[in-house]
Amino acid sequence: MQVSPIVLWFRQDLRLQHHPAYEAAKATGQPIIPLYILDDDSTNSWKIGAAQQWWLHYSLLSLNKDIEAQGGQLILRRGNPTEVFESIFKESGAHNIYWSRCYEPFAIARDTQLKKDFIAQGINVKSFNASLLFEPWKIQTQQGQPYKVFTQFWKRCLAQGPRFSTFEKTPPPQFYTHLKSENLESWELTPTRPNWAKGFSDLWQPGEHGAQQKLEEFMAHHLKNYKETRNLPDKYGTSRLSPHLHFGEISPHQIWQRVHQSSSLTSSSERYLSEIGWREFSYHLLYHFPSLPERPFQEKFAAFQWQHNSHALEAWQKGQTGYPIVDAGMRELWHTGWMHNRVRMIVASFLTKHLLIPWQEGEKWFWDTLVDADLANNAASWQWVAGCGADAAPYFRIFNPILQGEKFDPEGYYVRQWVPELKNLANTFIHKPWQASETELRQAGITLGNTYPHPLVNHEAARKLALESYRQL
DNA sequence: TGAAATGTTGGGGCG
DNA sequence: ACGCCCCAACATTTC
Repeated sequence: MQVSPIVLWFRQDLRLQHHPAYEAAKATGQPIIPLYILDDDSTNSWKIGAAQQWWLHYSLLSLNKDIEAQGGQLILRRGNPTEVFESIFKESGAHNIYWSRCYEPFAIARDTQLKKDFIAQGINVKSFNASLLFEPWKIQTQQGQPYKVFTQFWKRCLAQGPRFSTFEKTPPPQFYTHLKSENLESWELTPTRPNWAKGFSDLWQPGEHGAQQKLEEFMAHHLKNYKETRNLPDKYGTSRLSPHLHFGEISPHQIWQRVHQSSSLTSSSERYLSEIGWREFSYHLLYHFPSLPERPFQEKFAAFQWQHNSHALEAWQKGQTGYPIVDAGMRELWHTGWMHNRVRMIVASFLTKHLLIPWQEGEKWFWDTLVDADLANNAASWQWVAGCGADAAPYFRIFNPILQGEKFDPEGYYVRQWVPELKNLANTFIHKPWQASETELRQAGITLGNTYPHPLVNHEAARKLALESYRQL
C-alpha cells in the first residue's frame, strides 16, 4: 500500500530542533514533504521587508542544508498558497498538512480559510504552537478579558507556567523525494546593485546554528551582567536573538529552558526572561487587537495633530538629524539591519515627539530595514513609545537625546562608531556638537551644516511644541 | 523603560 | 555669634 506523505509547511519556524510539527510528522512514520512558500501577495501591506528578504534567503539555505543532512530536500515554491498546495497535492498525492501557528491577522485569516478549504477537500490539517510560551487566548484576566498591562500579564503567565512538549525519541525522518524545488537564487531575495546588505554577514548567521551560537555566546558572557549592560549600546549586552526568534530558528521555549538550566534565577536572568515576556505581551495584544499595526490602541490618539514632513522624515531615516545618538542609531540600523533597543526608544521618541511624525511612518521604516521586523513587536513597541499603546509610556515622557546619549554612551564610543565624522570631537560635546566652539569644531575637522548637520529641531522648542500638541488632544 | 520644574534642606560665606 | 543669602544636592511634583 502506498503511504500518503505529510506536507510540513514551514513559515516562521525555520528550524528542526524543538519543532512540534516536525516531531509529530516523524512520529507517524509517513514520508515528509518539507515545503516553503514564498507568497509575494501585493495586497498584503505587511509583506516581508527588504532586510528580512536577505535574512530569509540565508535561513532557507541553512534549513535546506539541515534537511539534506537527513536525506531530504526543502521544496521551494513561489505563489499563492492555495494554488501551490493544489499542485503539491496533485504531484504527490499528499492529504495531510502540518504547520506551526502564525499570529499575524492576515496569517490567521489565510490559515483559517485554507483549513476550511482543505477540510472540504478531505485534506487533514494539524497546527502546532512552535513560537509562543503562552497562546494569546489562554491568558486572561479574572474577568476573562485580555490583559492591557504588562506587569499583570507577565505575573499571570509566570503563575501559570509555560507548557513544554517533551520530544520523545522519534524515528529518523522519511522524506518524500519526488518533488521538484524552485531554485532559491531565482527568487532574488538578496540585494544586488547596490548591495546594501554587505555589512550584515559580519554580524549575523541566519539559521538554526547561528541562533544556537548567539544563545551560547549570550549565556557564556553576557547574561550575568544583563541587567546593567543591556542599556549600553556600545557594549555587547543583549542576546541579539530577535531575528532568530522572528523566523523561528529558535523558540522561546528553548531560551527559557536554557536560562533555567544554567543556574538559579538572578535579577539579570529574570530581567532577560521578562523581555521574552514583552514579546509574548505584544503577540497577546496583536491577537486581541488586530488593528494594532494600523491604528492607535488608545482611540483618543486618532485625533492627534501629527505633522507630515517628508524632509524631516528623510533626515531621520538617513541619520542626518544633527542629534548624534539618533543618527548613530539610524545608521546602525541601515548598516546592520538591527539597532540596540535603548537606541530604538530614543530614535522613536525623537520621530514621534521632536518631529511629531506619525508613529506609523517609523513602524514602516523599521519594517523594511530591520532583520528582526516582527509585526507584533514592531506595532506594540511603536505605540508604546508614541504614548498611544497599551501600558504605554505616557506621552509627556519625552526622551532628551542629549541626556540619553550622555547617560548610556558616556564615552561616545557608539556615536563615534556610527557617526565617524564626529570621531575627533571631545566627549564633552560628542552628544551636542552645536555647543562646541568654532575652534573645537575646526580642530575636530567638523563644519556644522557641511560635514555634519545642524540640529534638525531645537530640543527645548520641540519639547514644548510636543507637549502643547498633547495638551490640545 | 524621562525630563524639567518646583520645593526643601543644609553647609558655608559674609556682614 | 548670628541671621541672611546663595546654591548645590536631593526630593517631589508636573508635564
